[in-house]
Amino acid sequence: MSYEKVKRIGQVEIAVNDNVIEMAGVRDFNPDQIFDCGQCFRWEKDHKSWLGIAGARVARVSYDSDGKLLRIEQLGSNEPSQDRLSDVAFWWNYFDLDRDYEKIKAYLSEGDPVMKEASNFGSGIRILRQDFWEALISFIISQNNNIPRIKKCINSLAEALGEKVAELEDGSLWYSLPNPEVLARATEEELSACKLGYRSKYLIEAAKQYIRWTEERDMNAQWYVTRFDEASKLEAFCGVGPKVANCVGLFGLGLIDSFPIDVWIRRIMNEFYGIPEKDLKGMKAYAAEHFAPYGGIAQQYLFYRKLVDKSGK
DNA sequence: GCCCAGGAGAAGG
DNA sequence: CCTTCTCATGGG
Repeated sequence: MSYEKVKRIGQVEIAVNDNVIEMAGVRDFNPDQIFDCGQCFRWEKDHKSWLGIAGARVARVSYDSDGKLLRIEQLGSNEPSQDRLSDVAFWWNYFDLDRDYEKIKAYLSEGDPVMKEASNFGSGIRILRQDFWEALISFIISQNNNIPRIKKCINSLAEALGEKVAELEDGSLWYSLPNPEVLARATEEELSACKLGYRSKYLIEAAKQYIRWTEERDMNAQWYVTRFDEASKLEAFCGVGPKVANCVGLFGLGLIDSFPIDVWIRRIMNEFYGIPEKDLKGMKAYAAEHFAPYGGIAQQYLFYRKLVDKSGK
């Protein structure tokens, strides 16, 4: 098995062989925590690795903590890019490998034993840099919904309106999420099979807004980066309120100080920091004062801590 | 059968 | 500005 050494970035050595990318020396990385902390909905554990899809890329991801070796195998008939470096660049960005989480954990933990415990517990969490549009529709679907059902909704939406991007050896088919044009033209009847409930019309309207605003920006490929330079501006989308806006900002725009407050964070902040559960402004202020500029990362440590607690262990 | 879920929009105070 | 009601679906 000959791996072609591609490059070295900081402490990370990157090698590529056909569909497999190996990155040695990746720190602060735990796939179980990354994929199971509620930030993404299209990755499932399969034996000791994780199988999932981001954009049109289906992949199997595993990590060996002894060698700090991250292994990414791109799967399916979607031929890997001719330029291997673009695949490397995609995953490097997706897993937020430029960010020094060790430094951030130390910063957040200083003088905060709760955060120290939580960030140690979820020390391998990373904020995935997801596609903006995918994050937008995923978290519109997430509202007033539970994680297992969110996953079902998103997968059935992909099967119904997305494009087939891969067929694996076991015969399983993988579909991308529908793009804005397809979703904008869909009807609520078409979406009824996806069991999205009242969220169907939010998605369709949000897709129309996305297209309208894209055209206003003269088709600039990433117009949204400048338009939504803070999470609250995302509330202009139909179906996006304060909580979803912060999730989309955090996971889809890299607005790392976004602090999504959902029912669990309300309970956590009450339990750990003594803030009344209904005092959302107080929680927002507390996060701004103590967690900035890494509110979103702090939030994930707290959320994951509670999530594991809850699932009974 | 019941309560709830990574809430938001609309209506009413 | 804030509070309350409604929304569709199914996981636990």
